[in-house]
Amino acid sequence: MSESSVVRHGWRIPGSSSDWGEMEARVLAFWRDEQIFARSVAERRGAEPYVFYEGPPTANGRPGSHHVLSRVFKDVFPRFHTMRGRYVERRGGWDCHGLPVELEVEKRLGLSGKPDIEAYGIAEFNRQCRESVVTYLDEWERLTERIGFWIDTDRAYRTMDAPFIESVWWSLAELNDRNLIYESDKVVPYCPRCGTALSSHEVALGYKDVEDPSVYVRFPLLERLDSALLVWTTTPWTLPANQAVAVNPEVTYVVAEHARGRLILAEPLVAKVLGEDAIIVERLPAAALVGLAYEPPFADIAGAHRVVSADFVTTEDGTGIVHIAPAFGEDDMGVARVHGLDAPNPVDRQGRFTADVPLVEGVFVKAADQALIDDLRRRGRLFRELAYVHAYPHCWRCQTPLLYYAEPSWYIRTTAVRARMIELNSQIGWHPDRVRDGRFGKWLDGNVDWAISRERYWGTPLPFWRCGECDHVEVVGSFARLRELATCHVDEDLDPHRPYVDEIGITCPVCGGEAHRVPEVLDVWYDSGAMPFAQQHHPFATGGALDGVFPADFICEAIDQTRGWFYSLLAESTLLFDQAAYRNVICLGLILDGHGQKMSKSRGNVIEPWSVLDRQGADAFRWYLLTAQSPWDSFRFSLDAVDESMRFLLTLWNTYVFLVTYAALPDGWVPGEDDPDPTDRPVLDRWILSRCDALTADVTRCLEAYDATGAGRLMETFVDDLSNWYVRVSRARFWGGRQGDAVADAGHRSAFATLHECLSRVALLIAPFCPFVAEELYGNLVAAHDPAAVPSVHLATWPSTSGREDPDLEVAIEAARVAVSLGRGARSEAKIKIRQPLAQAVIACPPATAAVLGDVGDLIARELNVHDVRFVTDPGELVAVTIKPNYRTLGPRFGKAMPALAAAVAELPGAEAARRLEAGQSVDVSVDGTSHALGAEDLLITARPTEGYAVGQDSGMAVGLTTEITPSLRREGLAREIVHAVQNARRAAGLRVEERIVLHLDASGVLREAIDAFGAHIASETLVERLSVGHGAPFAGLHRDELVLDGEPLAIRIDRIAADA
RNA sequence: GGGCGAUUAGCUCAGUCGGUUAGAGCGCAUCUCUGAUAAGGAUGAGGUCCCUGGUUCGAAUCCAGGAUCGCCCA
Repeated sequence: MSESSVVRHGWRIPGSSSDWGEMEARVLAFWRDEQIFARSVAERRGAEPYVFYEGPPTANGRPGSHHVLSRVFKDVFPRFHTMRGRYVERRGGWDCHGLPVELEVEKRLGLSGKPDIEAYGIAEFNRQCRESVVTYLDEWERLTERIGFWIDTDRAYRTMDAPFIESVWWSLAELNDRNLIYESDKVVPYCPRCGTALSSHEVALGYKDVEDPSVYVRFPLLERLDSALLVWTTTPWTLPANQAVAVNPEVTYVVAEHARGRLILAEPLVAKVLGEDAIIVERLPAAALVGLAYEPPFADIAGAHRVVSADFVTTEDGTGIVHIAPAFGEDDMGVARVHGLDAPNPVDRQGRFTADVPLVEGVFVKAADQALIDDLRRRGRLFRELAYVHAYPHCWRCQTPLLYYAEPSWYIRTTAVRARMIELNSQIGWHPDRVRDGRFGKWLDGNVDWAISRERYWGTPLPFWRCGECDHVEVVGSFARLRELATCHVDEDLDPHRPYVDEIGITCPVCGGEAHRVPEVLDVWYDSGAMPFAQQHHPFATGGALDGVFPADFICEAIDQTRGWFYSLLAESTLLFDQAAYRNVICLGLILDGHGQKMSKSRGNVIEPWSVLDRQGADAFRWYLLTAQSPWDSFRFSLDAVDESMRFLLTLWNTYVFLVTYAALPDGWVPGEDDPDPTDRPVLDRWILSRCDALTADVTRCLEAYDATGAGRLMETFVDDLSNWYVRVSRARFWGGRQGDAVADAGHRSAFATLHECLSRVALLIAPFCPFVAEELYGNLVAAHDPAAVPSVHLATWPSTSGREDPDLEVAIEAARVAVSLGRGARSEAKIKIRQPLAQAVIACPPATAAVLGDVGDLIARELNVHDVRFVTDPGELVAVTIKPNYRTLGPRFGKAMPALAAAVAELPGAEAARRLEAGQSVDVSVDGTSHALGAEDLLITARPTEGYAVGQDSGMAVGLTTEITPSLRREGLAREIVHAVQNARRAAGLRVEERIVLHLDASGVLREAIDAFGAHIASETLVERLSVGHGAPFAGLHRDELVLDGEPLAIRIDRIAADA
């Protein structure tokens, strides 16, 4: 490629920043050819491990920008800790099982529902699923490589592999041994289309606002024939299964007169339900109602049909009397247990009514509402019907409304370790911090037992074999154990999936009867939470110990994993190992489009990661994601947003190109022994080296605290300082023309050495963030010149500070920058160009500031193009002074008296007071007749301009410039104009930066005087070998310019030096 | 309905413990500088710090209530 073809003094001339794609491709090839990732891990073998867990994605969909986000954060910290000397294995993983996979396959095969799948054949169906989960594996791996996410995909664990499954079986057997697994007939959210129960985190994915009928129904009492209980429900279809009604024992109920007979309901709800003018006939304690029998809304199903009491009944809405259908509600089931009620279920597995309810037999329950309501109305039982909009859960994949449905399920008794999980959680480093006690902590507080069974096909089969004789359930914890108990031969290469495991019967170890596997498979979240041990094939391949691979130092996923992976990891590790599975976790925000809308295919606002990578490159993408904002806020992501953060990379690149370009010139520079010691370098060099050390310390601290954004911002500020202050101000020292001058040569070498050290340091610091550009910088700046250096920045050791921090100097330079900025403002106001030298800058400031600025006066003079800088520290001399109170110190002291004090301070004679303060004395002010002494830190002194100078001011400092332009200054200014014109002409002539020229100038009058006075200066600035001045030389050279300066014509003629051409 | 988070310039975002005149970058305008730069500098326009009330000498910041958006839960 073009840019690598030119090498001088060991410097490879870099291409322009527009060639980044090429640069990144070259770096990728280098990593691949030299196995840099593998080496970066292998070279740390034996060091203290830093453990990272990859939360496994599923490869049955294409990777999106949000995956890039998490993968970039997953990359930065392992890279950082590798450089710090830790051993950081990074094993990839793929989540293979689960309903989403099945649904994808169902859709492709044109199947709908479980009967279809079983008719199609489970073996073939699961084979399709197995293929489906690796559909986009190639693209995932390509993207992973392209974004520089270093993870070992060759050794990636897959949750569908037999060793992984065997470890999961082991863990379930462990839990069962400790009596933490049970089967129970609990009410669960159930999807009638998918034919399976959903876990709470799945339910959470599918809430949608829907309009349901909300009905008030009269339940006539059998013993008080004039009265009826008024019952409210938003699920009329559950009424046929009614078994009881519940009242709150703490609430007072009333009997109210109504046109259609007396109604009983909770007192607090009377006005809301019956209106303000309802007539109360009688008040009753709840106890008076308990035990009363009523006529059920539908007579088809037998039941107790009595009033019971239950604490969960509220008076917030409804009537305070709650309809109980034990088969269809968790609370209802609880009531049924307490009161010994039945739980009849007249709904089949597809969500349709059975023959037990002839009126709506075969009708899907949600579609039966209206028929049931009409029937109630016909029989005079309906009191009122309203439309009710509420959030109702739907299946997150197929959008079918979920039913709460009693069915036998397998549970893990996580509530047994709830307190321990909360305790372990308190030790986890959450980023952001608030998740620990907030979202995640509250989730743990409300922990319920984990329903782990799914009546599906493509998942880890539950290793539970139930005996047909004695009902004993044997939990098989290994394949060996399975073979031992099996009643048939089990192949060595058994696929432990359905339907194969289903065909294996075992001998019941209790009674010797024949046992068969239960039909359910495992909740996929359990697979993901099992990865810390299952990826190791623990305990079969680990000898029972997880030293060095558990727990993780760091994991990272989006905030939506709070109840997903973050939970499954913690729950399983607490149950099995009594430890949290991770020490630190970053919860990322969501990726939205540029307008804050969720990205979705239907909206068409999805930004494909490849479009960013192709246009802006991996480093730009990474830098944006890492530094644009707090990572836990949602991202307003757009190509333009990436462009904005790219500015940093451009500045860094340009600074790097500058260094290499000038170092590669014939009289350039290579790093060497004769570079001046840092302590001997000019003040600006010592300043930027101090900044560089401070940066190193600060970035290290940020990354240790998992704050990539903070570290990134620090680097942005530093690179800006380096490029737009250090390099710009030091530019002259990078140029040639020292001609054996020892002092100038030292300055030259210092400038290069300093810039080189800073960029080399930045290459190291930025390596975890932008691994490509870091490699480019490191390769050309360090590896190419130092035979002892490691070949890649990613094999290097993280930098430590080198003791060059100088806070006083940093303060001084900051002050100088303020002074320069003020001076430029003053020039701008006076409309005097920077190229026009002026005699003097006058800086008015407190003596302390003047002392600080003393060392950098030359710098200020050069930047402001003045011959001299004078400090004025006596406030009376040049500037007026105003004094303001320092609210921060005085506020607590004076409190309510602050306004009076501020008024008193305003009355102080400014100059006089300032002089006293600077002499270390205090100033007295009188407030309400009391005198108070104020010290220097209590008052803020502001310098203000007086007449006669162009002055810029900021609090505490003012800069004035003498505006008189003497003939001598005029000539000097014109000389600089001429230099500028010649430089432009050189550029127009297409000369190389370092090419020397013959220059002829044709001018008269004041221009001629300027040339006569400053000819040598002009010549040295523009690399002139021979300068001639005069009229009428015929033009035969390389380039000719004519222009007018200050009313005088100037002709410029440039020729190459023959020998140089 | 409950919990959490967000709301600051046209846009993207900072804003420390409550403290002087609320900032940066991008964009815009004018000027300027420049033989590294897709740059740099100066100046300017642009603000109801979501609203209302409270605490306080002093509130973008703390408290209460409300609005809008998002997420989580029911």
